[in-house]
Amino acid sequence: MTILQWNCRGFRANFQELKTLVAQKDATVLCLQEIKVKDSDSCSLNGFNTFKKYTLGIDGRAVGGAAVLIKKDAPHQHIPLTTNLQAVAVRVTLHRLLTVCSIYLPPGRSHGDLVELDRLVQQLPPPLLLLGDFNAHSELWGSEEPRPSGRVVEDFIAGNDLSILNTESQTYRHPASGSFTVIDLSLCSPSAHIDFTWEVDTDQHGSDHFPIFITNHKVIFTDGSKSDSAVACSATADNLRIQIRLPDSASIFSAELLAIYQVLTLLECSTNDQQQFLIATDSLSSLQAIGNFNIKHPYVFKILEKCTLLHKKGIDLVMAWCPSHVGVMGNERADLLAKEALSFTTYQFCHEHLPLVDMETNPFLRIQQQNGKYVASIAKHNIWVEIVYTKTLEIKNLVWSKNKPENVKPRKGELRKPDDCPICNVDRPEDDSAGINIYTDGSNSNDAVACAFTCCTYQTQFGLPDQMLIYRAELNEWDEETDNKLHSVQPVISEWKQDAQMDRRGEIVMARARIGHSHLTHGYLLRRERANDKDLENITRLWFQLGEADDFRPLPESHGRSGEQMDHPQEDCVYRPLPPPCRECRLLNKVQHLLRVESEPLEVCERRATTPITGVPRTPVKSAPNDFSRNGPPSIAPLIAGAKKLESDEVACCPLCQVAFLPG
DNA sequence: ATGTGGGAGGCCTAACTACC
DNA sequence: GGTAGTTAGGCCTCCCACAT
Repeated sequence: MTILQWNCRGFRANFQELKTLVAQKDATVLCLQEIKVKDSDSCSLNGFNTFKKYTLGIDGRAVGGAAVLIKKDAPHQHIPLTTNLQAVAVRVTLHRLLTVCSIYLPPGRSHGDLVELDRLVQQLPPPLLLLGDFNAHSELWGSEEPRPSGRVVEDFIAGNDLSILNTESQTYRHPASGSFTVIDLSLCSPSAHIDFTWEVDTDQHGSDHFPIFITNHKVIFTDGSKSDSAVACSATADNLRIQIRLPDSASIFSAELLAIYQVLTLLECSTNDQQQFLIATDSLSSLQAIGNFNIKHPYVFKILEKCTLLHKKGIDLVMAWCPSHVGVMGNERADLLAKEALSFTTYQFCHEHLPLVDMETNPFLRIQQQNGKYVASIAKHNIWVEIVYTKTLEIKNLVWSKNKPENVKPRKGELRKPDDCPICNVDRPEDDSAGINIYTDGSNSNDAVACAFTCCTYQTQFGLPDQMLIYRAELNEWDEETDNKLHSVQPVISEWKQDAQMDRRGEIVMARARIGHSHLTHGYLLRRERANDKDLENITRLWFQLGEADDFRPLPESHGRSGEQMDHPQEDCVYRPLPPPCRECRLLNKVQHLLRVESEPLEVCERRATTPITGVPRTPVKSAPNDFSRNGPPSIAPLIAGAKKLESDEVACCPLCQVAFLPG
């Protein structure tokens, strides 16, 4: 169910766009402003009932105005209003009984409007949706420059205990200046806030305001609970009730994530017509981990994977944070269910994953990192398995059993029959002849690294494809982008090799060098100018593939005294460290190297200073013979060797082009 | 000196009107 | 019915007066 809110800037002017929008979004309710129709004018849409409030200008023309259009099959009733404001309201039954009011406030209003707005709200039975163009600017809803009109609306919102559905997306674009502002507001009663998500269209569809879609999602609440001895999670909605007890060693974070994952699994199998869901959790850390693609926890990856699948099925899924213990009914219900599940005697958690960081707290499991690999032991039963490290695993507080036998190697499909399950600690009856099977396996292919434990109560598998599923999708798209100039730099997406010793600035320089950007070639971008012929020529000259060479690593500041780089260091002479050549010169010389230009002097960039820098004696620097083929990329050692004793008041400049470095 | 509020001016566009 | 011209609304930016 979707509600369309739009200042359409003339109903007739943008009628076709409106029809397209309604069909695309299958909107049930339309709240329009600036309809600009008279009483005698038609303001109707097939299948909709129209309720409008029109106004006339001083010459009798239709100006402003507001309207609510509601699908005829939705039960509704018009609410007559006693107000001077351009507002119209309807009581309608959607997923619940709601009052929907469309309002248009022309610009340039006074505090007298506050009284009128208060009078209006008193006539609207809650729960209420008040949607319209308020022509008000406030930081509360994302305006950069608050204005008096915004304060009037702020007071109105605060005084009537209303919630703002707006995110900070811009809703208006001024045609003349192209500036964006937020002047359309979607207000609602607090109890209705969780029911809706708010989204602005990317196109204005002929108006100067962007259409806003307010979508009602089916809300599913999830929660996790942990006591001294047990961990559980739950999910609840109208006809949904999930309660799961996790292994006692699980963290509350795992419980919260498992609840979300179980809901997603259920949605994947659901044949319900409902296509829009909102998962409300009180675990902000879970949402942050999911939102930031922080896949250290296996469940985060699995949740993202499920989200991708659901999205492909056309299911609109939203996750939102819901404060706990403040009286939100759904959250309280989920909390109760989770606490109830703590006392379950059976573990329903049988086929899913737990991160090692959770299992590590199991008193029978010991994990240690050895030679870059993790080795786990189930100490009680003397079972050893090597765990192949993956990026998803983070081991904390490692504990190592002293009883580790020598030369332990993992064995595929190893079978043991311990007395009880070493992982979940469930006691097994003595006459259980089958005992408990624990299978371990390790796998390492081009696609993934993983290992697995299987026991009586649950199976756990570690690891994931080395690159995320989403990442793989990007890879496929990138493969098709062959006409992209960056494609030649990075034809295959893979993990970017980073130099641990390189600082942030060095990384930026390297990144720019990789894509061929420099002040010389793309300085016009930094100066916010148009590229001239000379810039374009430079780009053509310098566009190259630097590959993974890291010769441009910033040199240590003390290189001027380095014995390695100075052939004949003069011990009795105090040298000020000579700076490395400027980026342009280094880039030019790298190009020279890549093009295998030999026996040529070091290239000097085209910024070469034409006039001496004030107060700096211009000391010509002799270029050393180039021998890149034997010695690799250009070195600045010859320059340093030829450095003169520098005065303390000299300005630092590039030893090649002699252009002074800018301060800082 | 700084912040705030209001008005003037400018630009764009829908509505309206006159004309063909 | 189509088109061109006119008008005024809508909303921005800029400027100025006033208050703190």
